Amino acid sequence: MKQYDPKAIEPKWQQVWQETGLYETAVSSVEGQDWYQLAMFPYPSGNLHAGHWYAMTGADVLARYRRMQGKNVLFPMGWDAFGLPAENAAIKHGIPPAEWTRSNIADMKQQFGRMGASFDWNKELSTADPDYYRWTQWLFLLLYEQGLAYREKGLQHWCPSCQTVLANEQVVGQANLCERCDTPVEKKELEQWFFKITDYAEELLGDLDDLDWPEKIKTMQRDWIGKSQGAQVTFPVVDTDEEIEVFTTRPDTIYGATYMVLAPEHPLAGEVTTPSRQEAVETYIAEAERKNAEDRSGQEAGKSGVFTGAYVYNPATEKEIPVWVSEYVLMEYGTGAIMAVPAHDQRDYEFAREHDLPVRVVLEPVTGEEQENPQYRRSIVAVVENERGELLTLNWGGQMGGRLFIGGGVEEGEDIIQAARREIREETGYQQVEHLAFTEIVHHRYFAHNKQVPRHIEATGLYFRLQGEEQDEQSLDSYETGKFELEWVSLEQAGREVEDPLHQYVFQRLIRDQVYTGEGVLTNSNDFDGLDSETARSRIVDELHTRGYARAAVQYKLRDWLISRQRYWGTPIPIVHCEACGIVPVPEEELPVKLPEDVEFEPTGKSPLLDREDFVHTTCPQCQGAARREVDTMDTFVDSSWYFLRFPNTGYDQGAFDPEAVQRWLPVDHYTGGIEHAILHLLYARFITKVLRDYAGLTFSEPFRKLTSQGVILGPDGHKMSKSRGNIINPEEVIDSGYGADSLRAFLLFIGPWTEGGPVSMEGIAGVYRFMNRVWKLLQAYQDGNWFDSVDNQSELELQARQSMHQTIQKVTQDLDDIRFNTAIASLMEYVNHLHKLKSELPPGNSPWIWSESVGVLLRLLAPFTPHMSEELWQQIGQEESIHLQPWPSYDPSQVAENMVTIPIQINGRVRDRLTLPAGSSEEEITERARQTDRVSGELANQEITRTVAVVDKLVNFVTT
RNA sequence: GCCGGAGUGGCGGAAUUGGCAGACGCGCACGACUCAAAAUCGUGUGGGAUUUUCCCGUGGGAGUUCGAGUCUCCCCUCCGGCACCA
Repeated sequence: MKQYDPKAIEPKWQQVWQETGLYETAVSSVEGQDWYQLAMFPYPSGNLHAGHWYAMTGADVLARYRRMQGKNVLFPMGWDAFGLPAENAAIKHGIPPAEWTRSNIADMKQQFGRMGASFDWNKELSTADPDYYRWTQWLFLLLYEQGLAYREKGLQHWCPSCQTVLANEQVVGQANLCERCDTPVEKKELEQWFFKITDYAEELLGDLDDLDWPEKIKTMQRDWIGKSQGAQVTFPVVDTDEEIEVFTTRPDTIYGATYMVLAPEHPLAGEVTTPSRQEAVETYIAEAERKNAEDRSGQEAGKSGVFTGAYVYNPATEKEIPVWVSEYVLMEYGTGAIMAVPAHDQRDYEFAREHDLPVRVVLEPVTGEEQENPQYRRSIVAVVENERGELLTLNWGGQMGGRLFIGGGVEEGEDIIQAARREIREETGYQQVEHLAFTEIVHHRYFAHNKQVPRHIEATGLYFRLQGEEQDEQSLDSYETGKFELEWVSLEQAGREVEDPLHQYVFQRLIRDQVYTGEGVLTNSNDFDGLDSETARSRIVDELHTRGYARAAVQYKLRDWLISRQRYWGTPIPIVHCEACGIVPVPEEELPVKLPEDVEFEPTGKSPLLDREDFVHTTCPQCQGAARREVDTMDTFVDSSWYFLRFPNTGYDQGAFDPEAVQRWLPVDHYTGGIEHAILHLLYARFITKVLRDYAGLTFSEPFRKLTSQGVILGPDGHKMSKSRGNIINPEEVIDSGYGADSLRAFLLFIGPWTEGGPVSMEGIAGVYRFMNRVWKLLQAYQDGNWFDSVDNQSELELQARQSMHQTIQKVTQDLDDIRFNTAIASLMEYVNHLHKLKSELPPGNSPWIWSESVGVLLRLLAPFTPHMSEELWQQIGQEESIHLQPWPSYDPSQVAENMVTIPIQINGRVRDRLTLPAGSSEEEITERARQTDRVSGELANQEITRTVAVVDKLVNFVTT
């Protein structure tokens, strides 16, 4: 009997597969049989680490599964080969980036071989290959011609460590760190190239709905695009010809706009400032510019600001309002100027309080449901605070509204303060209270008296402080007497337990000092008073529009994509700067603009290409005069934004892609990759696809039909694997230690759901290795063959074995469809355990058919996970054609169902016995059988059964009393 | 602060049209084999108890239900994303 020896069989089959071209993309003419399985291509670091293994093994299993299902599978692999590490290696070790990259690619390709990955290497591509980047340059020119690539000067994110600008998407976290190196990013005024991704914002947002992508990633993209609907409103600057535009999502609150704020970078900030305010404003702006993004962001930064001395005309109120400058307004969003509505925006409110600016309430909240023919009443809610900071509440108990503050109606001839004082006295006996504050009116609609009387009260919340402890007798109505307890409670308790929406609202406004930012009914808004805020939004915009002051507008958080980089190792931007003609695109037939490979460079902040005279100096394509080449290169995300279009037709030289091949294979049927690309690569690729649809004949709008993101695997300590932590798992070492690639593949997929990732401890691999040995031994025993020459082939054991086989096929198939590798492998383990048991129970000389059938199915189900061992055993049992070309086993649904089921018998929901009976027995049958069991008849002898719940094939439950 | 996701044995994790909680594996314990160990095979393994049986148990608390890991409400913790977005 042979031993399982992965060291011997794995290299053997890897070589055979390569020599026979087993994984070359099959192309049959059958309609609908093409399947494009794609895994995000890696950066060629030279080392295929555990994370790569995790990602690629899953993708490989899926590709193998689809092949066995009879699909023509395109499963290619390539290299995202441009990027900084190559340059850093060049600086450190003096190896030219091109050479370093080429040798890394060779290493990694060899490592993919050891993994047993089934890529079709005929389709290999590298983004650093001139045959590839020629078409990246073509893509740039296409965008340029269509006005989608432009050059603009402005404040850009600059990474001082990488010595280059970064796109918005590459600046992460609150601290604004560089996505690559975690260095805090700075701002620099530079002229850069952009792609106009904002032109596609609406479509990028809308098309997300129909994608079969993880909701999490779709949400991230939606948030990143950040659509807001609102209005652009023009505020003329008083005594000048200037106008300032603001964007607002709440035009319904414009009557409450009591001042305006400009971002420090706003172009008009300096201009509108009056001479007397000049110095203060300039100092403030200079100070703001000096601070980095981290200092400026966050509420902690405070609400600093400075008055410009200027006023603008509020077109709604027709009043003049002051113009301030403050850091809390961002130049990057909207117009860089806001109309401040302190009554209905928390930030504006805090700023107004800080600088003593007027607050004008224009919205009254509504709580409760609209009622028919309600009783109207003017009312109050009074919050009383004592010197310990506790709040006075009336605890009415659960049936009567729970914990409330003091409430009541306003009587004839009273003002609200008088009414509140009277209610406090009547309900609590306290007389000495000082009035501190009150809220706007709240429209509270509800039913009183056990839902009999519909009411609409217009309530005002009032805030008092207790001045003396003396308490009179309460004077309560009859229905109130004895119904509540007076209780002083902490702010926290009141916030938690006062649940009535009106009273909770009063608490938030008066105690928590939160302004009302929700919807409501307009007030103090001239003709719009009484309208609900939603209706008012459009009416006010319409009205201002007819007067030329406003228009409906949409804002996105998405910024245009900054694609130029001051680095060497990237795709050169195919542009020439001519003194006479300006910016001139390189003609398409002159592409590629080749990157010189023998360059000396240091990271100086300027492109190393600047030093290459022969690269820089050229002639202008238009006037043939002297000109200089653009020396910036493109962001590597441009390279990867279209690579999936190149795989079906690598080597095609009539264009970036062969329309026929692309038509055939795309969109990608299933794309897999890491969540870290949720907004970078995956958004850019969608954008470029739409551009190519509009201007280069693609017939689809979305590149990736289905997306699965595998989780991130961590070291055994639960931390990201890193050299410094010493928690790295090295796949090569695992293979060499004797476990082999198959064990590692199966283990990585077995530890948990592939989409979750998580910590990996190599201790568990022994269990998978044991499993493989058990498979191996089973197959050796099968080949020895002395226990399968039987005549009796209908024994109970055999029927069970067949059922188990069909169940396993079903489970593994479903799990692979649902990308649940861990449970697929678990069910294969169960099946192997079952077969071992069967082997020990069936004496030699039994059951030929069951064994040949079982092992054949087992090996084929295992093939995607453990391709080498499966192939070896397949061949050992006498098969000639590769197992990877075999059809996926199918199951017979009628064979899957259990004949007998064991169900629990419960008494009052507790399991008291079990019953085994034929599947599908009726409710009556199972109830009767259950009733007859010793346990039930004994226990229920002197009890009355009030109810019996019987569910076919599930359980019986007897309920007594 | 806002938006997502998740909390199940010593560990990784199974099980959600509500129906036997803990599949599968790791680890551990005991046994077989062995002079012995490793490997392998077998048995057991959520906690507790008065152990043929009973009680408790899926982050905590309430609720709906004959029945809740699964549904509803509140709270706690952790992870991820966004963050002065007007």
